[in-house]
Amino acid sequence: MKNISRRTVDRALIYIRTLEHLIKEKRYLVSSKDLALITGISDVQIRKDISSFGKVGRPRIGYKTAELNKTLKGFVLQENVVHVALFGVGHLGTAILRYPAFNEDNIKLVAAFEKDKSKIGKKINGVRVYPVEMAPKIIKRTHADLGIIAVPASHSQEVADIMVLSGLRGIVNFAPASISVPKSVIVKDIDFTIELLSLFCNSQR
Amino acid sequence: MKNISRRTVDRALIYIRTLEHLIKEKRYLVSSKDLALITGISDVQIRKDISSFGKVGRPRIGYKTAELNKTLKGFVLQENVVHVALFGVGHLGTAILRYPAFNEDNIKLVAAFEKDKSKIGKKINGVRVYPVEMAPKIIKRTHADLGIIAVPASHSQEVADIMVLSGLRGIVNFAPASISVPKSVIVKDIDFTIELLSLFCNSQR
DNA sequence: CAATGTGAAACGCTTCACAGCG
DNA sequence: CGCTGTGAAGCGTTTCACATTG
Repeated sequence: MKNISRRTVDRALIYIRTLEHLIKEKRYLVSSKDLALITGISDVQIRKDISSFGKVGRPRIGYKTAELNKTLKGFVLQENVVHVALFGVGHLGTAILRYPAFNEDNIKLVAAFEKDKSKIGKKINGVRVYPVEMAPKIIKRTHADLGIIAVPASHSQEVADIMVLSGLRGIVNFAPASISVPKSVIVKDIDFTIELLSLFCNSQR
Repeated sequence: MKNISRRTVDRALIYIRTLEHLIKEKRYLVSSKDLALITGISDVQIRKDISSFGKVGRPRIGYKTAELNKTLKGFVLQENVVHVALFGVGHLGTAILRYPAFNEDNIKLVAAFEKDKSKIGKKINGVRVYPVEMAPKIIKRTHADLGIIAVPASHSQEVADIMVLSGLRGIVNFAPASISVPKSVIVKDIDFTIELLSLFCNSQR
């Protein structure tokens, strides 16, 4: 029930994902050691994370999967559905629109934006594609919280500016270039090239 | 010239990406403060990172972009081309195969693997699609270093097992499920759902 | 005994403060 | 002065060691 760190929240999301899988398999109990084996996170770390949300485990027995899942979700997600706007409907953008896991998991793609006129007006997996100029209006109307940048690096900054202007509070940036935003907006960069090169460098020792 | 941490290597890759952009714009000099403004990383952090590769900057002047880029690349990449194998040629896998930035950046996709027979034998963006059973043979033949998991979570563990068996030393896992591998193999998880939820949780404070 | 829960120690990373240099 | 380079301090996170519990 203490101050919950960013890292703890991120791991909590992994616990939730794991627990939902275990619940589907009709598993009722799980120990921190079991979770450690599945997730690769240390058992002490897991107990420490979980205990920061309250005392829900029982010595000698472990945690009830459903109860623990409910507790964690209550703290980190609070039954919210996250509304997301996508910028860029190229190969990657389309793959994101068709990503199956979003449906179940508290995430709703509310709109997509594109420059290329041949794509505008279409619906992909139920999501309408709009011209970029309409972003501020549509984002406000749909109450989008977060945005995804899936446009080429050469246009990522101008898209980021529109996102900030539209009131989005967080950005996942798939473009291989840094973007500048006010520090009230959180950015998570995912550059496929850097992820691979990082892995390679770190596997070389 | 000291012990270079994992975090420093990751940031070095960002510096390299930024420097190559600056070099393309014919910029010859850059200060740590300039780089800080572009990347969002603090100027002290940047100087500390760079100095761990040697003294290449000049007080009052800054760093020569081309020289710094060469130094960083020399340490972290050593002119290697990273050979990557892709598992899963669905929407995401196809987007990865068509990802434009790989061509320039020391990364070569050497093979793709699929279960679905209708996709096998095709070439996408110059990369041949093979049946999964051929993975160990093809991976050895092509000297692949790393693998990407872009299959559904329900098959991610069996694919991971094949990757380990084939001798891959690092895995980027896009499936929304944890995988178990020997600790000699490094895993980088990228779960779109978790990235978005994490961003949302952390933007709520 | 086999599990959770937790203060304290250890560790790694970032920031501070400032020396050095042209 | 304006920049790099760096030892030391500060901070956050993980691990250790162990008390606690049914």
